Amino acid sequence: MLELDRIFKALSDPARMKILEFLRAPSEGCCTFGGQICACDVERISGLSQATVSHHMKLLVDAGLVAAVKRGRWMHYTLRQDVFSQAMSWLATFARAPQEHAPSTCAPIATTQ
Amino acid sequence: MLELDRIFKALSDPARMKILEFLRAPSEGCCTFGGQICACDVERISGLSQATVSHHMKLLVDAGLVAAVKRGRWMHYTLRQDVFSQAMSWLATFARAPQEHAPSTCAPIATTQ
DNA sequence: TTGACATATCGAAATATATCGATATATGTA
DNA sequence: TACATATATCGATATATTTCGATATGTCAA
Repeated sequence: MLELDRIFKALSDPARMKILEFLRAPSEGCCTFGGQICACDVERISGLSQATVSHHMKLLVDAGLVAAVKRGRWMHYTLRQDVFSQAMSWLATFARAPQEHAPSTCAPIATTQ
Repeated sequence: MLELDRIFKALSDPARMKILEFLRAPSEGCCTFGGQICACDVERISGLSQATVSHHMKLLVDAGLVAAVKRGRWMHYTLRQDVFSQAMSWLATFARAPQEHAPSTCAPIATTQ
């Protein structure tokens, strides 16, 4: 089981969100390999330097959101759907109707309200 | 429509995740008001200073994840389920089966593979 | 083996974040 | 009004993050 911490951390940057959206729906003419996206394309669409892209991809892979395969000189990335599902499951517990509570007990010690 | 950016940013801190989980399922003896949680309880369960809790709650409210109501001297918080659902919807587009791609076109300009 | 190229790592700078103590603000109570 | 209390804001510090240029590493091709 992965740490949700790291998953949400990885999701919390605009550049990485953009990268993920690109991996989900790469544009035409990309250097793909069976649906897997090359790092060079991520670099191109993000407008970030090669070093920065490498850094972001590492965070995404470490968080488990992206799988990386090296083919010769090229890295190819794919989304890990199951990990997105894990994050969704956690969020789902907040989206559901909350359990009921006692009407009120709001009376701090030694104070009346 | 809220910014997902800020939502995931707000979710990306362990202290805030703990606070959200507390708001979802407050322990017994809390200073609740109709299911709404008092800031003083958040302070107590998080072990953080009052100033720090105030800061975190502001981020959660700004992100839209939490609604705040002031009752006299007390702030009461509740989860905003719809906003959690929004975050889930975005994640759902990654959890679904990805569209198919052409088998491969991985051949960078002026290079063979 | 040598050179070209894709990616990773390093070091540094700028910015953001988490945290707290101190203080300000607002509100209820005596 | 004056005081106590709940929360917000300020200022400061420590740590983390984002970003890049420079350099290292690994791999293919000539």
